[in-house]
Amino acid sequence: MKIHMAVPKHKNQSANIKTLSVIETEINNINRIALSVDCVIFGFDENKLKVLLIRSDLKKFQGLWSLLGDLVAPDEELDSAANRILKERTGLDDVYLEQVKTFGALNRHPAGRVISVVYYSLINIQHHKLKILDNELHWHDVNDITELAFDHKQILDSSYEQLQRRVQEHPLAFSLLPKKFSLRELQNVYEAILDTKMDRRNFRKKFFAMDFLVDIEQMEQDVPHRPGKLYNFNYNKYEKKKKKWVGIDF
Amino acid sequence: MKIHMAVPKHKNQSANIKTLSVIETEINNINRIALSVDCVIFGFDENKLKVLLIRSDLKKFQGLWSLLGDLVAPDEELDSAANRILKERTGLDDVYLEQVKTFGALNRHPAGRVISVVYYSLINIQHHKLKILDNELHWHDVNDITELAFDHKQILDSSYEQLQRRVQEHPLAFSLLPKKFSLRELQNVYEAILDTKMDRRNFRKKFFAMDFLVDIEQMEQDVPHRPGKLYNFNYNKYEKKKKKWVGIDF
DNA sequence: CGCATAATGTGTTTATTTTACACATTAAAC
DNA sequence: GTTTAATGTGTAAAATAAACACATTATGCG
Repeated sequence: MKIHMAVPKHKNQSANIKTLSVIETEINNINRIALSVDCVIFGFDENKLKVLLIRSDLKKFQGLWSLLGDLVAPDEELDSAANRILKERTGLDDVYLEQVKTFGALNRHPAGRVISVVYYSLINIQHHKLKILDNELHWHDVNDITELAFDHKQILDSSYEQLQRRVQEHPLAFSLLPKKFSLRELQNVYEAILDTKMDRRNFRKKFFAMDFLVDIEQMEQDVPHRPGKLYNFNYNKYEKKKKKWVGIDF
Repeated sequence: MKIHMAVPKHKNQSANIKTLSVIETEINNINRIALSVDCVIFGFDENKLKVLLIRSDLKKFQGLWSLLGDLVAPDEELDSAANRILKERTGLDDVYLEQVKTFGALNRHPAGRVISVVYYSLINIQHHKLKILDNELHWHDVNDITELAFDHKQILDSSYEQLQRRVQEHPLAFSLLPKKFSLRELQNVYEAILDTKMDRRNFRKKFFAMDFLVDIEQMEQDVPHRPGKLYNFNYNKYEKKKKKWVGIDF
């Protein structure tokens, strides 16, 4: 159970139905609300879940880190804006990107009313070295972050929770890995995201039973121990078989 | 796996960091984006899941039904706006209210760029007769709805999916019932929301095992059959015991 | 070259959860 | 008082999840 909110005193008129022209007027003259998109870009490296941050350039938040965001152009789709920000910062496209929710507290931005639609994304750090390092752009351990500019800590927490929920029902984790990966690497990703340890044998059993892993008959190279087998994830097979779960499980 | 979007050609400048004053200027002069909140208000009656709709008053959508929404005032919190709309339309406060996501397609509103933050809510129809019936406000069977004004069908679908997911992990269903309810009524709510049939014995076993139901030692009155026992839901106990699930389950 | 090291790869048993399923009981309706 | 229709209850089978140990293989080092 999440939200039981009191009703604001703020307004309590009876339902007033607006005509199109009234709405047009309000849009053009009355409302002064800016729209931005913030991206929570998760990565995975050294067996840890990372998030991409820049140094905030606002005096008010001097020294603090912040998420990647930008205002949305009036003729720009929300998803496009998220993709644009990701592309501008990382050079990446064609990655998993999902809306989390929208943050709109009155005082969240010092410049005025800015509401922010938040997206998260997962990218493979190894395969996409950052090319633009403005504002000290770099990866931070998710679990080391205690404070961020704006309400970005809250945004990060929400996004991380959503990631944790989603990764348990959808094969997101593969976005963080190279196309070929070992089972140990896969398990490391899950352990990092869910912040837990799993039994290796049960983990393998579970994934093999799902039958989405393709044994590509190759072994790891240049690892300082016995090499493991490498696998691909078969997205087509997953799409065909993904389950619809109906149950009650508080 | 949900979204694999191509990057828009639209913009591709390198990351340009904005100063506060540039942002202020953009907010005040450039962006012309209006913000609204739409509420998907679910109810339950005659063993069916219902949603509250009004007749659209826009020519473009003549005859179509639409969700309850309104523009957000510049000095109004998003949650407050959702609560206000609910209160204006139903007279209700202190109900479960949750943000779903934000819809912002360029062409979604004929009056211009309006992005809409969507909330859903669950209310007990029996205990809150509608007082304001402007625009033919009334309850519709969720499963009978095929077309709505704007992108409201898509919004309804998203909200319904979120409701279905959430109700399986949180005790939302009780918002749709009176404080005292029978197990059959509870099961009817779940069957309506999840659009499925469940085994009565297993359902009872499951809920009693959770140990959140309080037997209030009363029986149903005025039912045309053997009366069932009545129960309360113990929210305090739930809050203390609610589980954190870690697993993988595609 | 061989030995120590460290990670891979594999099965079985037990416990828990879920599903399937049938009959006696109670109050209302006639 | 007989019929009706829903409540209330238990058990067995199946599926899923959890716990757990040892042999194998390549590397690294002496």
